[in-house]
Amino acid sequence: MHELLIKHISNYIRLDKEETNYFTSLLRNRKVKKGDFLLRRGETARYDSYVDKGCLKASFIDKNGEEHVVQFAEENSWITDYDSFTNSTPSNLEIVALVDSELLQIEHDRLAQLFERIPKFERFYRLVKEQHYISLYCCLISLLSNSAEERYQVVKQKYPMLINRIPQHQIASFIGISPEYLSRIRSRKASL
Amino acid sequence: MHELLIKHISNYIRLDKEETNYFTSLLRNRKVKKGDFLLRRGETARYDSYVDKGCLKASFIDKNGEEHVVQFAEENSWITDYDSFTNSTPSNLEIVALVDSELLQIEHDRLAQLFERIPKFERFYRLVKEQHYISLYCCLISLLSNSAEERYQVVKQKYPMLINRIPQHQIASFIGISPEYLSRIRSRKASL
DNA sequence: TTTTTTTCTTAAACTATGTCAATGTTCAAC
DNA sequence: GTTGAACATTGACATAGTTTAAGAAAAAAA
Repeated sequence: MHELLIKHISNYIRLDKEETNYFTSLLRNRKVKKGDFLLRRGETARYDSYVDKGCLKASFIDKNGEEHVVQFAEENSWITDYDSFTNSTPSNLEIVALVDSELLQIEHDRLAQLFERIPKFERFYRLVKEQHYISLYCCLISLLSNSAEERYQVVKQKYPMLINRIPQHQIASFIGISPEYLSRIRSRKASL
Repeated sequence: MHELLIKHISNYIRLDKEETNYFTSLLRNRKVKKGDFLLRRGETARYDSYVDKGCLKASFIDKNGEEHVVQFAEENSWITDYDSFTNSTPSNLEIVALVDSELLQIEHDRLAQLFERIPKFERFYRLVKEQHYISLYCCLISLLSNSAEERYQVVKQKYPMLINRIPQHQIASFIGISPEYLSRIRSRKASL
């Protein structure tokens, strides 16, 4: 059950058996079905979730009720509303399973406990956060400097499986364009 | 010299005198004049820099030679190309002082040393990174869901001093629009 | 299977924003 | 102070992307 996650962690820090056991004892399994909400707008995010299997999206609903997908999480990545989770404030995002998924979740206070007991995990989290930050930076840069068509190519390359897994309008939302325009980009591309 | 930074750190972790001294011994002061480069494209970022005084910008030059400002750093914030700094790869960003500035810099390897010797700093860095990440998330959301005009209002609110400190075309670049269009937004606003 | 719902495509009209070029303004250097 | 460079404004035009609406295709439900 936990192999993938442990392997993921061991890319960053070295754990012995006892530490591994302690860590896994803090986790809880959660299975969600396609369409299930992991987090609704206004709730406080109590868990950080590691995706062991499946795929989820985090999205922001703006003042006009428009949805903007801000993150996809496939296998081997983490997802929560970090603002809400870190600062214990009501969430602006909502998180939904795009397909049936299996998660390993750690609760906010238990994570704090973990940091106290095994400070090495501070490092793990720091390193993961750094990579998160960097990858968000790349999104920002892409949004500022690439056209919609280029952004689509980037996403296709970065999430090759995603394209077949989820409806295209979600991808349109993620790259910040209307579904109709994405459709046009695709047909333009195909006819060349 | 180091008071502001130490105060900043003590918002996150508690340091005794010896730890404080050790930490400050790892820093180096650096003064830069307006227009000086802290980092050029292609160089590897060796330092993370804390802005004690002044103001800098980080920007990305795209394939067409267009500049896109991705971060402003005023007093009491950190700036470097984190991708380059963290992974020791050539930088895609360049960092320039917008006014005469004073920095406290920590070198990559010394930071690693610091983490080994005082693991508490892992926590500090993790917490700072979390906040960085969250604020980047806000940029992304703003870019995806707000009009140029709204983005300008947000920046005006978030960096009230900046508006008078630097040329407007830098702000236009930061919110992802042309300088001409920002000028129009402003005149439109003024005439109401 | 048939029906219903969701998703995808296409096209026309429209809007926000970009580009170019000319003019005016501010600011730093001499 | 004068000059030159960087910056800001304005207008005319171009374009990327949105909106609306309709129908086709695919997926889910019955």
